[in-house]
Amino acid sequence: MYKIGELAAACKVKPDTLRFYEKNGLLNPANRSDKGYRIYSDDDAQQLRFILRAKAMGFSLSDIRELLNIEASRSDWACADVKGMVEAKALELQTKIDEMTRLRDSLQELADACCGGPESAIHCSILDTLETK
Amino acid sequence: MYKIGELAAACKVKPDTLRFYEKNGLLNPANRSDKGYRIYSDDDAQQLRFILRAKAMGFSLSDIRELLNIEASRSDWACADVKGMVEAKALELQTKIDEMTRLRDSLQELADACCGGPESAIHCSILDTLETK
DNA sequence: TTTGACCTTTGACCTAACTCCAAGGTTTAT
DNA sequence: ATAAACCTTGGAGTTAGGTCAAAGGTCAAA
Repeated sequence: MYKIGELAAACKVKPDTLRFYEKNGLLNPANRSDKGYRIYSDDDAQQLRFILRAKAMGFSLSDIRELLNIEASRSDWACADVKGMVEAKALELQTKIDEMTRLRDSLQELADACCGGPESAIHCSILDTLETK
Repeated sequence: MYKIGELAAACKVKPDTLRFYEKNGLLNPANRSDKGYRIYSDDDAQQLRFILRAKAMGFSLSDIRELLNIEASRSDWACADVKGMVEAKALELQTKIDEMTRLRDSLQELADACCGGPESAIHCSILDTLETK
């Protein structure tokens, strides 16, 4: 059984973050002390680690809420459901990666065309391109 | 000379966006009509296109403010300054790309390890991994 | 017993880049 | 002449994921 500060420290997050997760339905403490302090169980700690791991994998908090629902009643779901979520997220990431790769290539092209010398930028090809492409 | 709605339509943005750019020091209309309407010149239109092009290349509005400063007095800057900015931005993008690529690979690994079948998720390897990695 | 570290709640604030709304004035088309 | 379509300002709201502050209650050690 942990108080909020203890669990937070153990998982290297701030107490406020745990309160935020609670408010958003991701992690409810097992009970409260008679004075109203949040008391977290080992299960809660495990759930928090689940949340943090999923977050580190790139899931949003609302994705994680969904994963926790599945976790909570695994037998109601098929492997295909879970795999589908993960693949959808991987695809989503890939789409963003492609987009950023295109941007990076454009920028690199811009940079490569520039002399990059110490002379004044009056004839800078980069600025010219941005001005009138 | 354009009124705000005309310039906005010509560049496929909303009037509010132009007001927002003005408030943030990116684009000041050349003057105001006697009744207070913003009046944009051709130079303003060109500057807006510069802003939109830079944005499409992945520059933030505060990057763009800097680029506009350079544009406004090109002779005070060296090509190397401009090239440096572009390369820094390309590197920044690359860093994000690398990070997202790692995430995507982790997700793909997770998905690949899952049977993905229609049977219940009670023994789902994805959930197991998130629970206890 | 008193000080300091903890806990509570409510609610504001942060970044980025808009987007929308309300209340009112102006211009344009019919 | 009047209605539609435009313009003005100020200020609030959006998304995501926290982060902080204020005002107060609680707990542990010296």
